[in-house]
Amino acid sequence: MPRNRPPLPDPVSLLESPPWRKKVRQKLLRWYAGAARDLPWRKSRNPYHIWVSEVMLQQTQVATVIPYFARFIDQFPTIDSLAVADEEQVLRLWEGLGYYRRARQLHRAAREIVATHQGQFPSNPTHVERLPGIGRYTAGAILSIAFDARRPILEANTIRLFSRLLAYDGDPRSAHGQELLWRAAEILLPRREIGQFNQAIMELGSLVCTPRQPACGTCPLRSLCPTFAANLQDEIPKAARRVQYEEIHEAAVVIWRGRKVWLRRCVEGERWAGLWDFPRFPCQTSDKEADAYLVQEKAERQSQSRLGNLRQWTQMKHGVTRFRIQLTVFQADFLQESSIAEGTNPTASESRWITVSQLNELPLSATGRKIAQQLSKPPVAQRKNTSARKS
DNA sequence: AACTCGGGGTC
DNA sequence: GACCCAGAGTT
Repeated sequence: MPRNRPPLPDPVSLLESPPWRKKVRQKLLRWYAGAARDLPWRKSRNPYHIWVSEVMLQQTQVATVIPYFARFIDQFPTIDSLAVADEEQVLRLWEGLGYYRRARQLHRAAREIVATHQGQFPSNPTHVERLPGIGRYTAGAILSIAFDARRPILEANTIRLFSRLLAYDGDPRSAHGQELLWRAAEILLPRREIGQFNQAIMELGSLVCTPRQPACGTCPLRSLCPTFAANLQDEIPKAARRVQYEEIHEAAVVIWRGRKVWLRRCVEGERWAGLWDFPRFPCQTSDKEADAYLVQEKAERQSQSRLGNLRQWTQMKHGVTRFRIQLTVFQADFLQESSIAEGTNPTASESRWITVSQLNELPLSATGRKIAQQLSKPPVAQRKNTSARKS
């Protein structure tokens, strides 16, 4: 039996109390003045810098972004320089961050800004939200931080913070929860220092109001927090339903032609669009013999060549979104080009034969890069691996 | 409302 | 392993 607790306050009635809101703002801004981290994108209010950082930070942790941000701004210091760059260059700098659509949309948006806003990042919210890759959160973040516009934000940190601060025990991801929390983000905004306020709520969520074991003891808002009062910080916000992982097996093939290997560019609509990859496809593992046969057939179809000496080389595991992938990497030798009738290869895409050292210049997926790195290891180490096969 | 999209950090 | 991350876009 749960012991009796005082009833939680109604979130809306808290929000409608001006004195409560005023205290939240004051305590928050005072705390932030002394606790703000010195992050690279906080060195200026250059809208372009803020924009790049916000896109990189989508579903990506601060610590991960920092080195990428520095390299990116170094390479593309202005919107114009990004706009004239090749997409491949942009993706190469993004490699390892994931969600590569972000990089392509950032690049496209830069071109749009050059074309329609003379290379100046727009300050009109309608224009900003129309840019590819910029949704309600990112628009609000850029506009408030760079221009001090009075726009709300709602993201992982503030969803958690507001859920607790309002003792909202519903699902913050539901339509109702989102409506309430966006309303909170809006009504809590101060009249000035909007950018500081928005960064402060994220900072507090990130450093103090953490998912597990929040530091309520040092929280500047603890006296205003009904969740802390009820000791419910481990139950609020409600946990997300856990993901159903799916185990799948894939094969990739390193096709050798002399000292070069074959790669294709992933096309629009498939995973890793715009990145280069070795031929890769799902495979079963129930029957090893049939497996090798199918792998060869599919690799031949993709590369439009006849292959020989297919041998299993190495295995790796990796997770992509909800998939747990067991990747078996083969090597094979190019024998001759195969003439496949026009139209029988709907997945045909741009492709190249390139040396292993040239792989450094192409954007690859994480496993693609892992394969490339193993290929450039000393041959001794490779022979050691391949000799592990049955003799 | 429920997917998809990646990769790494963290306990 | 399971959970989480300064979300956007599509179905």
